[in-house]
Amino acid sequence: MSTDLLTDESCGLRERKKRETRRALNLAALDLVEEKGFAAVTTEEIAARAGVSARTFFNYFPSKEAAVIGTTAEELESYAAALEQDVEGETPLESLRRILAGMLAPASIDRELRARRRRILLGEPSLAPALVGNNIRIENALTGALERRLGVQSGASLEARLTVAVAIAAVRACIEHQQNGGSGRLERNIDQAFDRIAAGLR
Amino acid sequence: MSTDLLTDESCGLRERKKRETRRALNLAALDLVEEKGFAAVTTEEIAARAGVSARTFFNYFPSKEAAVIGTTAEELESYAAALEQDVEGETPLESLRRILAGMLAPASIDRELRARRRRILLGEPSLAPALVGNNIRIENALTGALERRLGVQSGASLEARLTVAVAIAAVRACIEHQQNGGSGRLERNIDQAFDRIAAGLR
DNA sequence: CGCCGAAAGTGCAGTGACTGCAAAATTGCA
DNA sequence: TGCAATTTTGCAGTCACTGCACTTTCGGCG
Repeated sequence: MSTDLLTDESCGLRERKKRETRRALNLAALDLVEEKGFAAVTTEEIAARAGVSARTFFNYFPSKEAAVIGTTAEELESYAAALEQDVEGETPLESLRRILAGMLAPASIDRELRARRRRILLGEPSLAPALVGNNIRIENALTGALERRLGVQSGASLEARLTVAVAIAAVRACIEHQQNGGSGRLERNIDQAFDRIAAGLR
Repeated sequence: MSTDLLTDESCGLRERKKRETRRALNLAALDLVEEKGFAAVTTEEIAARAGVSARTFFNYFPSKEAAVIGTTAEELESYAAALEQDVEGETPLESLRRILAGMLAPASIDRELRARRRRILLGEPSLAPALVGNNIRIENALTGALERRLGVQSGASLEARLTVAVAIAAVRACIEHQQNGGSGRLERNIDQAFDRIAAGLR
């Protein structure tokens, strides 16, 4: 159920309603983009479908793009926490492969929503710049987590940021490759890409 | 001299004036961003300083960001051509290192302009999303070139796109690292990053 | 040299993203 | 129940960006 994320933490009515509103705005945005395409959707429409005023929209998202993408700070923290945890016999790159693949794969609970998101976001080329912009946030969160896992000071060594940036780039390359009609399944290509990176590129 | 790029090809007055106007808009944008910061600059100001109407601005650049960044199709083609050329004893990754490093380094002619560009663009965090968005264009151009160099059909294999994406990500990681007060010189870090990628990440 | 078609520049009106501000509604707590 | 903090909302305003129609400028050709 959707109650999973909506009830667990800080169950004040206030916090719950904020989560609901945020989610409603994100879903409304996805609906409308699927119906009419990103360019033809206005922030007013999104707000109206979510049942809030046009002004309130911008209390939740800084831009139309952000509302469609809808990445929450909680998601970011959860991925970061997963990477920070040192799993037995897994290199940082292997952890990143697992976590980033998990971000794309329809997960246990949200199956439909995740698949929908993926289909809509990747089907809109005009969102590509916003998506790579969003990757900056992910990269920063994951870099911090990896630095903690490796026990180095933030920004001290290049290694953590380089590993994260390359891993994200690999996933993005596979997505682009697929969008351009490239061969192979996405998941399989991601596996191959990480194998090559681990083996060393030429 | 600036006549280098302005007179060599298709010397009609028309083409020359277009190049001049484009350049004037880009320089005006850089000036103003340096003076007041990106957010405080309007497209009208840029157009006024370049001596054209506000409407004409958008005949040259699709957005305010694009005017500041100012990457031309010619530059893209030139980098692509450099990568397409198969240099004796150089792997694709080594060619990419050389070419991408060359994009950052103050070149033979444009020394001041290049340095200025670099300083202004990297000094404006609000431009980061636009910069990574611009990287998509670079990635596509370089991917096509590498595919031709390797003699594979466009989009057929993942290898070309993966190599290019990882190389660009490496450079970007080094830039971010430096912006966050990280250790080391940029050029040196880029060398190290490519060495690690060639050796295989863990 | 002068004319004509094409390309580029410009003004105008309009849409829509986004912001600051202050008032109104809602919620948490005593 | 009443007060304080938080959230929602309306309003006015700025500015990026677009389509359209009109003018200006350029390049070629008789």
